Amino acid sequence: MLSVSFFQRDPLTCSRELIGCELVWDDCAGIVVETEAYLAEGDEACHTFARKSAREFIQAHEAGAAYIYLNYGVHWLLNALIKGGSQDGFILIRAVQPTRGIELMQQRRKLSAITQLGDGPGKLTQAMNVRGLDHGTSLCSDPRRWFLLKGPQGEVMADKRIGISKAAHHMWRFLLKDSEFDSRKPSH
DNA sequence: ACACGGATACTA
DNA sequence: AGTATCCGTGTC
Repeated sequence: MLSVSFFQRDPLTCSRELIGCELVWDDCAGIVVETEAYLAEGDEACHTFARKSAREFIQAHEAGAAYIYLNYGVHWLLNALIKGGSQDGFILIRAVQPTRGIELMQQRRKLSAITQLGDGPGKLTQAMNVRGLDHGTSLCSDPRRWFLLKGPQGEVMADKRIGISKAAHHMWRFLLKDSEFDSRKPSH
């Protein structure tokens, strides 16, 4: 399992290197195929820019903690806390390729198509049952929830982050090239 | 194209 | 209290 030290480095490096790792969450698991990096300082799209609670979260938690919040009042979104490297930040998990617990994911998503179980940040949390009460729990020490290093699964490419109005030009979205499980095709 | 829906942080 | 904003999804 990825240890705390993995998350104590530069957020952009962590975001890129999480691609190809397997996210294990209780009875379900999937290969991470898409992430986005958010920087705690100087990034207007990061929660720390407007939310006191996000800044306090960084203070109060160790690197590798799960930062989970409700988006648009509908979807839980899963992030990993990056802390203690050159700069702090968050990595948003945007898409996974299901590997374990697929039947459970199909039940929760009310869908059978494997490619649609985790091809979006809100979809994968629904499929894997990631909820608000898991906010703050560690992704480095909980025996049921961790990241597994699996080695390169293909070519990783960078693209602009999705769905944000501020600081939208940064190429801080990382995805597995040509994966059917990405939430969106790259823009160029 | 648009409805859905709640936490957070503002204003007063 | 009320309002603006927000890292999305499903269906119209």
